Amino acid sequence: MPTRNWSKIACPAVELSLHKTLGSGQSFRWETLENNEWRGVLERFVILFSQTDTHLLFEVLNEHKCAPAKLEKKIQNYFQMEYNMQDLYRQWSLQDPNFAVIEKQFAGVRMLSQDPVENLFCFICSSNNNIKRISQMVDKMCCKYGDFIGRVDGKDYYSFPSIESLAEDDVEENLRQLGFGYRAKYVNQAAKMVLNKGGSKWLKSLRNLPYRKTHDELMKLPGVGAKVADCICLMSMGHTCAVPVDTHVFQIAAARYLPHIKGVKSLTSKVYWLIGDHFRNLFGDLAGWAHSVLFCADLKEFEGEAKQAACALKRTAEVQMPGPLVPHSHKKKRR
DNA sequence: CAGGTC
DNA sequence: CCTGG
Repeated sequence: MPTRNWSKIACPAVELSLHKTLGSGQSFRWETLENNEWRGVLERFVILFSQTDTHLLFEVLNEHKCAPAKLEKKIQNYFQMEYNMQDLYRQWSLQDPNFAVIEKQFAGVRMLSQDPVENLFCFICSSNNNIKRISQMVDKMCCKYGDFIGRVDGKDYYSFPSIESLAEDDVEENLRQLGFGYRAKYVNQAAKMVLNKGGSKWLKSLRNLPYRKTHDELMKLPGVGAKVADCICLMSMGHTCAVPVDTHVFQIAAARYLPHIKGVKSLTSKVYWLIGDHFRNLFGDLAGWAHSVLFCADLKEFEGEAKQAACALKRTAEVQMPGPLVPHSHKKKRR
């Protein structure tokens, strides 16, 4: 075990849970080690994170140089530390009794500010897929098309591929070979389309458009539907009101918030917007952030931690409306 | 069937 | 639809 040379940023644990923020499927580039240490890639830095009750700790593990003040700024920006989560949690709890039940158990869930290129291609890979496999696929994509940036503990690290490299003609074939399935074509075609529109400059410029316009533009890309477009809006475009509605959010929304859509079988566009709008009305401009906390409680990865909160929620649920809050085994489908 | 999309 | 648990 090498001696650590931590840098630190004042940040109370209630303001940031590394586990819930880096391990909840926002980013697929962080792996957990022992002692709540997380290692991964940010830009071209291989970074190790850890935390104490009072501080976020970090250390760059590769040779990529950067002025300490500048790096600290990047990290504060990545975790969007200008937002005070305790204040927001308090506010959201007043706006939604469901939120009040889980807020203590799920302190420190933050929305990362990710790179749009990485965000786009990772979430194209996320469709009909699970976090573990998505992470493996992203890793393979970086190995194949990213730049080598360093070797740590016998593991090679790569930057995220450029749009240009993902737009090359043999990409679909290669990614298929690597087990991407039908997503291989989407990655390659989306890269080509983004390149035609102006590359990463164009993608980043979507930040300056209104939320709905950004969503429209992203939906034009192959492999990007309503849910993935909202993930990108929320996670790398600064559109804090974007609410990605997946099957799980759909189930919970029907069970807890919008009982009249209970009979709805599939997530149509109409219902998709109905659910998102409901959360936007409930939580306001930061609806996407509130939603990420609310549904973090519901991820498989956090089932253990969620159990208490889910039970508490279920009890309150039974008073107001019958039925389980967390229908983890999705309703049997009639075929 | 998995945090969808064509 | 791809693929893996």
